[in-house]
Amino acid sequence: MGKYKTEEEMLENYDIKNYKTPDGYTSDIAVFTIISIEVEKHKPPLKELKLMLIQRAEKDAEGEPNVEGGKWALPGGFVQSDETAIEAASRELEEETGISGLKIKHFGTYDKPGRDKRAWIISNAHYAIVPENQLSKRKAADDASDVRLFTLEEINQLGLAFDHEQIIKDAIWIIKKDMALTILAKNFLPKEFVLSELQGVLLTILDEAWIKLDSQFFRKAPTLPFIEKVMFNGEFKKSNKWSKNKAQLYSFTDFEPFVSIYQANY
Amino acid sequence: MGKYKTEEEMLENYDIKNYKTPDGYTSDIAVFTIISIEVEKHKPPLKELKLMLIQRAEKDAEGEPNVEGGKWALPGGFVQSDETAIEAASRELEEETGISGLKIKHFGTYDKPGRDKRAWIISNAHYAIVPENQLSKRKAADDASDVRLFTLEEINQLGLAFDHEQIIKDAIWIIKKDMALTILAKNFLPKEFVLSELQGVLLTILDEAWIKLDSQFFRKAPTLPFIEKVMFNGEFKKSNKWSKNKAQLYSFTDFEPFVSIYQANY
DNA sequence: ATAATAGTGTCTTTGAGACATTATTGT
DNA sequence: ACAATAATGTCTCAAAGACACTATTAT
Repeated sequence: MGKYKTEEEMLENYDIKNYKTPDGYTSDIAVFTIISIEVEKHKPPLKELKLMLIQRAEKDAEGEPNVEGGKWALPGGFVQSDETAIEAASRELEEETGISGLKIKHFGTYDKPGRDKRAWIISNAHYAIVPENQLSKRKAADDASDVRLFTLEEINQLGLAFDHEQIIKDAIWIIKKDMALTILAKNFLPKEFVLSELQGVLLTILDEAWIKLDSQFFRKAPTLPFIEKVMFNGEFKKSNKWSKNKAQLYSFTDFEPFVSIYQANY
Repeated sequence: MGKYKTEEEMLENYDIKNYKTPDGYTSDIAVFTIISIEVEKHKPPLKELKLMLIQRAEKDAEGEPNVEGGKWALPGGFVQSDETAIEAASRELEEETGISGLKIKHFGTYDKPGRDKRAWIISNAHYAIVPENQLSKRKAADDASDVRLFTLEEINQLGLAFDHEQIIKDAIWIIKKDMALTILAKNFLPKEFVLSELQGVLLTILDEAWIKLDSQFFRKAPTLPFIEKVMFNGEFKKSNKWSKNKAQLYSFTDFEPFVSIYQANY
């Protein structure tokens, strides 16, 4: 195999008309949030990770039975020719929830032939993090709506449309990884938070012994290089939102952590 | 904004004909390899990271001037309707280099409007790692070819086609991250390797003081949970490929490291 | 005063970092 | 014997892990 084969291939690439093109280019978004359930005044709340899904209509605009109708699915839609997939995700998310300015991250492309029975449709998958309770105020209270928040256990029972079960599985794995390796937790928390809030967010997604053990977590956390104590009028700013004893407020810094398996502790 | 908007959007999604579709769906591959330059017998070689590029033809099949003709670019091509982008990458890589069975990883989608002057063309970017010298034997020796290996410094001078400069920048960042967080080094190394080879591979991509310092690296490396000493006939298998003193051979295990910024050393 | 959360003191153990030393072997 | 790479010994210091203890404050 030599030069000729290569050139031939390159030349093929130039003649667009030779190729079948996709029938659609779409953008799906897995919207995660953490719901706090306040058990009692001055007690840390129970926290739970939830994912937003929409229910597909049974019939389409012409009254015909709809593909995957009635099933729950990730929100999303077609990418327009003047925008990127991530812009489409942002636009659709705002249309859907009214929330803008969120961190949206692309994490995968789903283009397996046959994933959509109708046609050759390529989907880009994204995830977005909605700060605690912001989404629930808007949508989740409305139980009759076709938009709802589900726990990960509930999702396993649902029977989702298309390959969205796989996409969601991948999304959960990605946010686990990103929670461990980036300051993703920032997106789940208010600007100023106490250590027990950070601990709660981490425990909804990670399952590490030292995070659960208060004595270890409260010792180590203040030394993390990407959070700092909040000051106010030259004093340390504190809050008793979750306890009788006032707790130090922290905020994330701009420090970008970079870790390596070759120097890490196991 | 309520329920109606949502349903309307969903219904829109069902009627494919309403939407403009992409004019092309392509797959690009950044093929990395590490070239060892043997300086002397029984000396560790100099190692250098290289990337494979192809030179686009000046004229197309009809003899017309070619878009981005003459420029260097990532190998790639159109995805067929019966394959995924990653399958296309694998197929094109085999056509191009004759090498199959490589680890190919998708790392990004490039769909910014206008990235290709001709049409709305979406590209999925992948990287592949070719074990040391396998690629150079096949292609790099042929200096007259339109396929060549470049160092990262050389690439900065080239002036690449389309948005390939950005894609390559992203690819380099991704393999840095993957080198630090996964056992990517495995793909650059032979099945059995000595510690100085691992050290050399890491140093082509990472720049950490303790890896450079022999006393620290040779102390820590044997304790890494994802490599193990190679045994042969009940004895530790050794090699004197790179030194007069025989060195212990290691191989990667199946251990999947998972590290966290919350427990890491900084 | 109580109870619960927040946080510190202290001890042990582990590993990182630095530097010196030993081991091996083709030339 | 020499020189170069591979590997270990030893010391110091910092941080992890474990557990007890103190501090604060709404009730």
